[in-house]
Amino acid sequence: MALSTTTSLRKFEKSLPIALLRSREATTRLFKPFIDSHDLTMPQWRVLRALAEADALDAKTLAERCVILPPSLTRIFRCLTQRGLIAPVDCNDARRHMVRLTDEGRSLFEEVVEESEPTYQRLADAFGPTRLDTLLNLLNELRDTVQNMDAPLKDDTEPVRKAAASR
Amino acid sequence: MALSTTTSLRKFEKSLPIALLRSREATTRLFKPFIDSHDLTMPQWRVLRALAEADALDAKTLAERCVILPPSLTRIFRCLTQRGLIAPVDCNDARRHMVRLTDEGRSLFEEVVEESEPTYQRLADAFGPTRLDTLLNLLNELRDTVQNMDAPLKDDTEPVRKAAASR
DNA sequence: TATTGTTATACTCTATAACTATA
DNA sequence: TATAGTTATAGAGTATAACAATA
Repeated sequence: MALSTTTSLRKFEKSLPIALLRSREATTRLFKPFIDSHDLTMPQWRVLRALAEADALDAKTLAERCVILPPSLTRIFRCLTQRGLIAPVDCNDARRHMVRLTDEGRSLFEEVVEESEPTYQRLADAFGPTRLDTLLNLLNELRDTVQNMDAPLKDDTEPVRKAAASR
Repeated sequence: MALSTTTSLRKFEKSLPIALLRSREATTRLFKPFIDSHDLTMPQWRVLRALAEADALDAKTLAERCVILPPSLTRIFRCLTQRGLIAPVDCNDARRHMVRLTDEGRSLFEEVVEESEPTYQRLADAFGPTRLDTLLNLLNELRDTVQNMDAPLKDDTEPVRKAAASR
């Protein structure tokens, strides 16, 4: 099955963090104009996107899903709230800062999605919808794998394979 | 063939830019300690890594390969040169700023690679070496696909598939 | 006492435009 | 005139620690 295992990569291209960075840079460049034209930053857009498929989320969850540190998220909350795109939600636990999309926020989200959909389709057509799906699954599974690797390093139940991990 | 096409993803996980970002964040977190412990930033490390497999490179090439904007690269050159890790190289075209690794730069590079190798092996073992290879190829091919998509948008020879790309 | 989030702070990267030098 | 790179500058993200409020 000719699934992308034939290409020979230069050493530089075999670095996973760099390959992820470069692919992201290229992909982001495709979609960033749609975000920019609505005066949103990419982190702000990730927050809107995460909220669009959940009724309400707290800061901790958003920070994890959107890869945004708490201090940045505080600023983003302030900005998006001022613009009327998100609104606070009452919560049992008063420590938690939960927010949801306002109607205005949701319609802005849907506007951006609609505008960028043709470009996403062009990308899917050019790359191959099946391969795109495979890539998305691999990316999410890679993240799971790495996150499951983290835990054993913290205590001393680490398997210790070929050599001890340094630090 | 059970190659990652069975998992069902949430909507949020189907965003390519976000999936790339989250995977990179997780992966980077694994390797960043090795970079940090030698007082390097990730962009600086990418420059060293790119130079390690080429005799000498100019700023433009490095900027593209390492995803670093020219102004940042100027600063990085200054810093790495002061530390004796890179050195300027004479060049026919006096506009070009070419640099190469010094011996000290190369030995630092090899030290970092050696220290992080066990972690990379653990990751490869956990994720599966074949799938890792597939992922790397897909990432590089995605970048190619996107870069080839850019060009047709600039003139009016664009195929115009389902709908006109907005902007 | 642990958790959640904010504030404060310093640093780096991002991004653009304007400028210099070279081809 | 076009290209390569630097400088200047504003803004945003990154990262840590210290703090406040709540559980």
